[in-house]
Amino acid sequence: MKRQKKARLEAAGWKVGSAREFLGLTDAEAAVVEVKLELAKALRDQRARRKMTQAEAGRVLGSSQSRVAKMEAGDPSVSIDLLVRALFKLGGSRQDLGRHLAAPTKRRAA
Amino acid sequence: MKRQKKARLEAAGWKVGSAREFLGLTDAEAAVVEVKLELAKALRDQRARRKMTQAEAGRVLGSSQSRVAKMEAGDPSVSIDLLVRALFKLGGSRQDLGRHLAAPTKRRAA
DNA sequence: TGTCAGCATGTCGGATCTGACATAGCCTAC
DNA sequence: GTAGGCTATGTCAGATCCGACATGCTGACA
Repeated sequence: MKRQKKARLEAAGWKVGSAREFLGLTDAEAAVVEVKLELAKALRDQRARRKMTQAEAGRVLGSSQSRVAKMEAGDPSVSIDLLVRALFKLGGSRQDLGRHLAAPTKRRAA
Repeated sequence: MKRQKKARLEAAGWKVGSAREFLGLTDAEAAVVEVKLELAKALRDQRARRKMTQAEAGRVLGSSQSRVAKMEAGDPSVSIDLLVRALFKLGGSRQDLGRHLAAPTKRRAA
């Protein structure tokens, strides 16, 4: 649970799907990274839908602008837990969650 | 983030859907609790599918029997993060996740 | 009834996460 | 070019979570 840190950082830059082989991630670890990135994106989308700045979102979430930025970046210091809670607080639904998580790994074009 | 603790404990006993009004949970908080319980159930199912004991699962997960028990109970001391990681390590897929999370709140009979 | 396997609950030290602050980068408008 | 709004990155003290151990509970089998 340490390697994963850098992993996500790096992973965020590329196809996302290739992170596994590139770094020494197990399938399970890679899946977690992917889930995190999906949630990060979902959160950014939700904030955009509400037309808020990160600072405003931070206020709503009882947090700060910088943490919101990290959430949306899928930063290592952000847990899936936090992402899920934030998504709900910004008005996301269970269905939103399911939809995002079940989404295909590759999402560059679409 | 303190009230939620008991909340889940109590919530686990009933319809699950009624936890919100019963305790003073916001929609967002209730949603998190529900997600957690769904994941807990998913984890238990996955372990059953593999026909493992909690102790064995603990070994596979790099954890202990007691923590696995808490995971499956949706204990307050267990994060969504841990549940997701555990589910993947036991062989769950992104689709499994999505399916479980998007599932209806009420699931007594089915 | 005693024992045993499996599951649940309480607690604690150490590890990780979180909010906050400081600060830096990036645009756009002036 | 510079001021200002928005986002990104680094750091840290305090809060929370995690694995482990101890212990309790239950049902099955003899």
